[in-house]
Amino acid sequence: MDARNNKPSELEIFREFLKRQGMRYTPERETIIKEIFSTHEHFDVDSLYISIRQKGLRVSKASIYRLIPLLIKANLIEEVFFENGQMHYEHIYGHEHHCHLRCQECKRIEEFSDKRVAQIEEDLQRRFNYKILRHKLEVIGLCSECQKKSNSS
Amino acid sequence: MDARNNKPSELEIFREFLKRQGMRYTPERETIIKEIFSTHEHFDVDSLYISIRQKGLRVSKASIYRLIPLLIKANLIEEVFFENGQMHYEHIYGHEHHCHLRCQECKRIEEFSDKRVAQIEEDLQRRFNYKILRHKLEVIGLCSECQKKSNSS
DNA sequence: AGGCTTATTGACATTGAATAACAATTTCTT
DNA sequence: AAGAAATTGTTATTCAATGTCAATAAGCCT
Repeated sequence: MDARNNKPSELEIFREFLKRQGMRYTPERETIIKEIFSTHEHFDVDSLYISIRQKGLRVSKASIYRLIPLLIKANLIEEVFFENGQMHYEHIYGHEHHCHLRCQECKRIEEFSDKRVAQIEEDLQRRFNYKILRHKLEVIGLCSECQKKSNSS
Repeated sequence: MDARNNKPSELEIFREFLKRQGMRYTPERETIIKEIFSTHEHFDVDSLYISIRQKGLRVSKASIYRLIPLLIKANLIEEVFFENGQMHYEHIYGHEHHCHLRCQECKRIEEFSDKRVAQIEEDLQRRFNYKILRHKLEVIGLCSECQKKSNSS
């Protein structure tokens, strides 16, 4: 448990998850998870693999690819967007949910949250009789710098 | 021009677009566009290719892959989601913008629109000084049938 | 603690969507 | 009608993601 707020760590959550599924806790899985949760950055398989290698650690890409669906099932990470032929992920456990405002030109990303989305979810729940699990709101636009560039050209 | 509402057709829009870009209008492009806009369904490259062939027409997949970015640039279609290793698209011109509520289990899709998203966009525009171009709101949940199934198991 | 079952690993091969290369063809301007 | 240049289909290529499989190791049971 985390001493400050009594909230179990990602690793603890995941070990619990593995036990429930009759799966095993391995050093490789630990390495990958620790790397993922060491920052609050988005990641893709390739960048994750590289940063693990740069720390002098060693896991195969196959193990990363095999772990990702488990982390998603355990509600620790989620897909955020698909770009340049690769899926990108971010971790969600322990972080406020947020949406993404992305610049179409320079690819920069701003994070935001808005409680109106939760209201929309409630309405959908009633209207369609769904059990809402999550949402993904992606707003695409031009940042102020890229607006200037396109105006001057 | 469409006789009823005076609105140019997708083909006209696209020919205009091609001319602006110094590009050429070809029978292959016409075939693909007509097929895309003959229904209001979502599509992916493979299903599109098949339905064109089923009509006895013939274009290469390469031409489809080459056309899609142009249609996106011309604001006629957009990516909706990536699933099963394939990008899925829908056409947007001449249709009210809508968002998607998707069942995680059975993959069924409900379409909805909510004006609160436009309000969120306005706020983002001001707050981040972005020029907002579009958004993609995907809500994922369990439809009523799939809820029943998961309860009984 | 040691043994046994079976999940997991890494290496390698494979799949398949998407892109690139290129010669043959076709559009479109003049 | 001719010529420059874009587009086509074919073929080859890329590369993310998945499958295969023998070797290894986790974790339960006694």
